[in-house]
Amino acid sequence: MIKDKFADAIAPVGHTDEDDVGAINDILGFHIRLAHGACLRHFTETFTDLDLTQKQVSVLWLVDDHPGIAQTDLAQRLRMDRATTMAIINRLQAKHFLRRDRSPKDGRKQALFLEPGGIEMLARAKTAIGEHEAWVKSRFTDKEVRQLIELLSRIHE
Amino acid sequence: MIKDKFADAIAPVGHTDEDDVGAINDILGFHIRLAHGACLRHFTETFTDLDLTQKQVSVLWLVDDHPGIAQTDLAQRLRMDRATTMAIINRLQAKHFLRRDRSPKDGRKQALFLEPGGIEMLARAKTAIGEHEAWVKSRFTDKEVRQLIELLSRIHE
DNA sequence: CGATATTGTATGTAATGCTAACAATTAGAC
DNA sequence: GTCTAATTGTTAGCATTACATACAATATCG
Repeated sequence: MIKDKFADAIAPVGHTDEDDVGAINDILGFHIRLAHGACLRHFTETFTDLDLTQKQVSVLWLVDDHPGIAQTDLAQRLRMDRATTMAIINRLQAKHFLRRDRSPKDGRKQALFLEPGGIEMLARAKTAIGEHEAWVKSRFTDKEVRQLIELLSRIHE
Repeated sequence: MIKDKFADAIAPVGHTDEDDVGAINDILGFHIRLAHGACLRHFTETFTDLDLTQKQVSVLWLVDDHPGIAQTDLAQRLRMDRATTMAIINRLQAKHFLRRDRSPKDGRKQALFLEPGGIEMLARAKTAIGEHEAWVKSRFTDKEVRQLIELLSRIHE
């Protein structure tokens, strides 16, 4: 599905930082978005071969951590709404990475479990995440990483 | 265009943080994405009435800061590719917020300028951004904000 | 001049985030 | 216990973003 990405995209930026006084660069949210964009691009690049997105990996990871988790619970943990969650789970199910079982305790809920293919893919994904994380963290000391996580956590609660 | 958002989405999370030892919560990238998601949701909420997205506001802002800027330059500053930039500028032009003038110096380039409607909208947008920024920054001291910007800048260069 | 690079453009696809409406099931009020 | 309200999953649809790919027009440089 994912092809020759980044051929055209994001040409080497000639560092256009100039002395933008009091401009958009003072906006904290702006930097959060740029940092996220940079992370997302590197993530996507790292996961080209595995053909997985961030959200998909997060879902596999959480289903592995919490076997039998319901879709709504998953949605809350990843701050997604139900419809978006459906779409992601549908894709993962189509690839036979996970399955839905009707919960015996609550007939409304779907209990999610990884299929063998999903377990294997998650293992490969975790390796790739290691690379990706190393790329992100290479800019920081261990202390700064902890600091950053602490600060960012205050935003997403 | 933007309607009654957030009616269904993102129900109050019962704080599911438990003791996830060594799990996904140790991934820095994961926190960057959640923080970005939280920012994006609040931004979208704040801009419901103005019916503008983050990218669109960024483009208006940069065109205002750099009258006559070319699309490629804009794309580089916001780390977008040319096709995506086109789509955004098309939308802003359709709303008569900016116009394209063929550059006299380089016939390939389109010089971008704000139209009166765009100038007014940007002024309103900056007020809204003030609110949004206050929401983000309310979690931090001034020192932490500077620190955060410095750290995040290392990711997006 | 002619080859190459840059810039904008058009077209198409995928993923995400939302709205809105509906059915099935459960939980709570009485 | 029954009836109402809330929860959960589902479907369908729309807007935005992000990418690939291919093409035309223009500039640059050997």
